[in-house]
Amino acid sequence: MASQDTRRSALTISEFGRRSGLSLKALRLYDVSGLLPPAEVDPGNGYRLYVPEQLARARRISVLRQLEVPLSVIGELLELSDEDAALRLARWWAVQEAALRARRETYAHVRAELLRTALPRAAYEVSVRPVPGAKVVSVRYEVDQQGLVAAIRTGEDVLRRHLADSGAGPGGRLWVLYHGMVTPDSAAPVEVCVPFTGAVEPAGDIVVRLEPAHTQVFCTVLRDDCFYPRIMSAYAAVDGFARRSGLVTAGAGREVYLADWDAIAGDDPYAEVAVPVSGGVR
Amino acid sequence: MASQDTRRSALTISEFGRRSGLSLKALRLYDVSGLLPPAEVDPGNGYRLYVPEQLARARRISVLRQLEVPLSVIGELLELSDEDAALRLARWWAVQEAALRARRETYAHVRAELLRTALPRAAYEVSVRPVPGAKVVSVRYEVDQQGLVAAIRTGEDVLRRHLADSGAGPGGRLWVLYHGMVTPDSAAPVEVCVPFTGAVEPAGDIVVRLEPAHTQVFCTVLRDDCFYPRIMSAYAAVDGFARRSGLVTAGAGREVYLADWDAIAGDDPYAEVAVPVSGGVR
DNA sequence: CTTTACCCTGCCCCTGGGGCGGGCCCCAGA
DNA sequence: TCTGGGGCCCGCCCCAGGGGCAGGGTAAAG
Repeated sequence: MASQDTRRSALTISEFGRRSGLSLKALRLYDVSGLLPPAEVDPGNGYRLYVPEQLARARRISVLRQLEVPLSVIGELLELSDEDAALRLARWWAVQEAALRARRETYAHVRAELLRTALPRAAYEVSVRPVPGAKVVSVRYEVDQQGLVAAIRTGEDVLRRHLADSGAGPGGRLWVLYHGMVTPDSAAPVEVCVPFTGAVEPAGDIVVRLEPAHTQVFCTVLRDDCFYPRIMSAYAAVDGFARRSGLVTAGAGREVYLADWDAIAGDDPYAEVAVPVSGGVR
Repeated sequence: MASQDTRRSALTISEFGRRSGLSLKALRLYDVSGLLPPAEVDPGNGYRLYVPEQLARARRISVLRQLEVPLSVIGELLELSDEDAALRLARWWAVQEAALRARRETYAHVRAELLRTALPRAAYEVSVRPVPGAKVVSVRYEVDQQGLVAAIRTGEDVLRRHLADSGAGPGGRLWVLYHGMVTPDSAAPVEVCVPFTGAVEPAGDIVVRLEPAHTQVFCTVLRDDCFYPRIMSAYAAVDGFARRSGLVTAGAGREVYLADWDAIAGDDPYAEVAVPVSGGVR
């Protein structure tokens, strides 16, 4: 009966494709992936046969693909009630919109850089300074842009607590070593460092080590300029200055935090971007 | 000299990757694709050696990849002066923004459909009517959403001119047969049809044929609702109506244009969406 | 001198299909 | 009843932009 009914109003794959807006290739793919199997497959010749009742699902898939929703998510959505699907889709969409905002920001930055207009606060003032050696405690995290602030806060908390517990004295401001580039979609190891005086034992993930004395090239950046991609300009400025001065950068870039994020405005100085340099004859 | 200099300040691939934000895999890919070949390749061991001067290019590539600019476009951009690159990039970006706007529109539609809220003018009023046979002249085009309006205008122009030249009489309103689904990024054949009375010879792409008498299910759509994806609701309504009435849709969907696009407002009736049906016992 | 950390190439994997080739299959016309 | 054309099957290779792993060579530090 069902089979008879099926056969009576069956649509060939190309007919079904025309009516649903899906290509034959796509329909075959959705069949093998289980997303939209045909109502029946002729056992003799393997022809896929669809029924008009499947058009709604097919059209929904088509329109979701127009949104560039991945097939895996579409699969989930189709299992949910309409209300739940709307919620799930809204979540997915919010992520896309957020990613887009990030890209828009990046675009504005690239454009400004290409046109050399309004680079944040025109040019950075880059200087050189000697930095004495210091004992530091540090922890390392592997984070991307999203997790960065949280990681730094956690790290500072953990380290300061450990120093307090160990009875060590304060040794200066916190800094973060960037052992790789942290961008919205690539994680990198970062090392949160707090200098101290006195004696401290390592514990758990906390490392105690000597930060050697060195010379560093640095500049100050504003709060709103200290994330990728804007921070790139600062590193580029520092790098350029070093090269022009005949210095060779040596070691991971770092940011020394001068202020509390929440306590300052977007155009207040927030951090120093510094890169160690070695030797270099002028 | 250059080689000496190169060797002195050479960066290994991983060092270069760390400083530029590019993965090793990406760097190797950009090497073989010629986008960013290393300054030198050690002939003995094949090691890629980069120099700090390449960091600027690498970072630019990195940030453009964050924007999801394709490598081919990045290649073009890097060959241009900064001003030209900014223009080229702006063009590319505008396309992305346009695509995004289209997707946003589609999303709103899907969301509304899922939540069954505010479907354009609530429900469509679907009816059935007999349509007498008619002689028509027609032309076919293969177009996507972008080219659709232009194709219809061109088609109407060509056909009406031909009818006028042939001394044929007017036979009614223009309609367009959609032999497939026209979306922003999938083209489909559409057939612009103008009915006439009298005798007309085919010419060039212009076909003269008989549109057979049939029964069609149709509804009226507003001007702003007659593009993908909103038009899908109308087809769904018509389809649903046909199925509920025990009718079987037979043939390509069509839109009969009632008004001039430029002469009416967004919420004026603009077209009838019609699908031929056959037989069907209630 | 050994270990470890790098580096190389080459291969298969992912998504969401496009395109092609070889081979059935179905239907319509002669 | 045969034949041709178009529809359909599957399988293979291709795209971007890499990720991940295997297998093997190497450079530098302890």
